[in-house]
Amino acid sequence: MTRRISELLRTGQPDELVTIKGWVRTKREQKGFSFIEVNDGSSMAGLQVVMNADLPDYESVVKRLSTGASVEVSGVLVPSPGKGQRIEVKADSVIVYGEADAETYPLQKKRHSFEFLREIGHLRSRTNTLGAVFRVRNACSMAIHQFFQEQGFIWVHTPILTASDCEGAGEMFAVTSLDLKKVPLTENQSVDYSKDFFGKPTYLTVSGQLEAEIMATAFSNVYTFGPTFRAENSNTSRHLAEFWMVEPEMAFCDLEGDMDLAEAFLKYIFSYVLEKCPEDMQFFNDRIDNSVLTTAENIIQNEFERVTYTKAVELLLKSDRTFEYPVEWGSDLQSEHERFLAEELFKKPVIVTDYPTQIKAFYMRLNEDEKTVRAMDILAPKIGEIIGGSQREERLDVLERRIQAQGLDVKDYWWYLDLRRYGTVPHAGFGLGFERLVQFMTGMSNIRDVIPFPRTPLNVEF
RNA sequence: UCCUCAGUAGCUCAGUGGUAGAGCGAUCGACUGUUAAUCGAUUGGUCGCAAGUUCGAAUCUUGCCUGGGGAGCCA
Repeated sequence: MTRRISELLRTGQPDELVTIKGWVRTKREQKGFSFIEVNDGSSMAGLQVVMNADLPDYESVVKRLSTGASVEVSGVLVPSPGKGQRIEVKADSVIVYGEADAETYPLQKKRHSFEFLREIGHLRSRTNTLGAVFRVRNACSMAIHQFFQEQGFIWVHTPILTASDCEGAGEMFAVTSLDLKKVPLTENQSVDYSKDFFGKPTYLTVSGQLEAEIMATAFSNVYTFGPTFRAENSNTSRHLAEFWMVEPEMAFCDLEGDMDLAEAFLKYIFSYVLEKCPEDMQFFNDRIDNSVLTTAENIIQNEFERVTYTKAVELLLKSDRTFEYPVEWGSDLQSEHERFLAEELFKKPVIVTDYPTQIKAFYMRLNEDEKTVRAMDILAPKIGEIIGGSQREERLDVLERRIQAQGLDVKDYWWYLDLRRYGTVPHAGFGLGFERLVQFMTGMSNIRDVIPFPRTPLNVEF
């Protein structure tokens, strides 16, 4: 039976007969015998295989082995006399499934830049770094589900196709089944969407929040975890056109409860990943960013800083730092302001609350002063905004007023307003950018390297 | 989308007007335990694309394409 290499490295004992399957990372030929290191993706470390010259067809098999080749190795586990590994496999048979011509295989036995690896998206997951990233990404996903499930949250599947185009969360991708070469037109020469699949303009979702609110008013506590799409022409190390978002929504909850949940949530995920992926996290600390482990400990052990927007503005004005963009109450915090707060002033995640009404969305609950809303952003060092959330406006009259004040039509929000009309409750939630979390966790500086197949302007190859 | 830097061998880069270079990789050989193996030799090019300036362009000019960093938008 085939064993996973991670499991053999942990618990394999001398004299066990084992079979492994995987891909050759390196081959080192000696006189009379050879070493190959085989990796099956289960762990950073591979298993060293020793091939003696008395193996059947030794010469021809060794010749076919090179970095990238796929193999099945059977043999006996033995204690390794060499340094660097506890055990190794003394091969009795080596079957080559597929060769990888060393002249053309792009992954060489050397370091590659992440820019180059993005050009070979179909092969880059076989590298140490991307392998570690995607194992950690998997662990993060499991941590998220486990955290919410333990607390009785229901995972709800919100739609990817949507007709709500009026949320202000960004540019949307249009979805249509119309023939773009022969678009049907109305009398006044605009697109006749009544002929389209859904009979009205349809888009890929930019957020599951409004639907999550629906489900929260039936199940109390729910969360979404799925893909989200933004057609912004953003070219940065923190933006994707297709990314995964986690959006919990809680009935009978205010902003304090929302912040408490967000903080407990992040602490839980960091603890979980440190426990499940210690080798990968050590690798990130050694090779990618030497603050990864102390950052993780910092998150787990310390209370997040909580300041109001008004207080944050005061602190920025009081600092002796000169900013490129001026700080003034009423305008949104710039990246440099957020970074100063999280990286220099507090040196840990900061929750900024109660932003000015005019710079936040209509659904956020209006404070007594009417100048601010019950919003919160969690700012992480190096990443910036990792979570954005709010207590939602549950008062029908106030919400209608806010929608109108933004120049939107209350008719478009009839079902959203119905939630306030029938059994309304105080409720709150937040959105977490999943890739930004993985970035934060691993220290990877470009968001395109923490998702297997990144979609950004002009990039959709793999 | 804006600002900025870059694009030269499979990869990472040097070369700033006069014969196209290095390291790594790969290939071949040596080596009785290697592990980024080591040592020796060999191999390697549409200098991003197009036009222009010049006796002569990788090098200077213009346009375009692609990538990095920063900004905006946001998660």
